[in-house]
Amino acid sequence: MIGMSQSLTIAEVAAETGLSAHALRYYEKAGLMRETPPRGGNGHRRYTERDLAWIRFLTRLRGTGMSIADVRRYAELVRAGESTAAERKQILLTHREEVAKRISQLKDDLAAIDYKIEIYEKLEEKYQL
Amino acid sequence: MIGMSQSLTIAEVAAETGLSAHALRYYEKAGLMRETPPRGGNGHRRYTERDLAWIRFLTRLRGTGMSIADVRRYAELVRAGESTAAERKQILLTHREEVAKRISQLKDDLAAIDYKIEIYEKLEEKYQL
DNA sequence: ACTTGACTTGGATCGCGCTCGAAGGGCGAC
DNA sequence: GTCGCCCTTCGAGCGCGATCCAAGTCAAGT
Repeated sequence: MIGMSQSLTIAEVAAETGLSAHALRYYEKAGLMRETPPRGGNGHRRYTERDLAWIRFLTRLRGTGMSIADVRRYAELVRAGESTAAERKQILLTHREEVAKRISQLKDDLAAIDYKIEIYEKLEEKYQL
Repeated sequence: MIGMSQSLTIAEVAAETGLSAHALRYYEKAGLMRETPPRGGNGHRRYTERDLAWIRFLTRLRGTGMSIADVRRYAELVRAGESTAAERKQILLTHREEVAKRISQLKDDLAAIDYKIEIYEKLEEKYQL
């Protein structure tokens, strides 16, 4: 089916996003899409650029540790329309803080790992040089 | 049993590390300990400060995404003695790079989330003020 | 007409990392 | 002694997030 100017196949979206076609169907079934991509005459999904942008954003939410359930909640609010904007913003603010904490924890862990590595380096100096 | 000067019960270690007693037993069975903590006369585990330090470090490895299997591998090398120091260092170096990548990806994701939040803020300015 | 290949749906299965429960031992307090 | 509590081992069960069938449809190519 290829492209069709302004609509993408599931394989194309998979290639663009790095998700598997399986995962894309799974996400759709799980209610993570802004809206269900319409099907072409052959019953195949037709994704728009808008869908693609949404999938990229939800991939960031997932990648930063937001659960499927929480992404679904956010998607539901998007579907419910503009009146939910404040709640959506709040979800992002809360999540933002969690991500910031995660980053600072990881930095701390990284420092501890680096410290261990240094110990190994000192050990080498002592015995190998 | 409490403390016993220089040996800790599983409950004490759990409290110190934030892991559950169940998880500590599970880690031990999975081969993640440097060495199996000896049992007291009553059959209870007796952890040393050294064990505690190791558990804190393995918690960092786990927390930064190293799999149980990979931590086990590292622990096996520790058990195997000094001759494995180079390989252990290499494991840490490799892991260190993954963690650094993870941090930079998270920062990027955080920026994207912040951008979305800004959009919500601009929306508020436009309609609520 | 037939094969190839990408897609569809629905449900089963998997891997990981615990978490929990059952059944029992040992010990101090009452 | 028996209650309560913390511990033991062993094995089953769970939550999450996919991933992987199975059976079928449709379209294009030879």
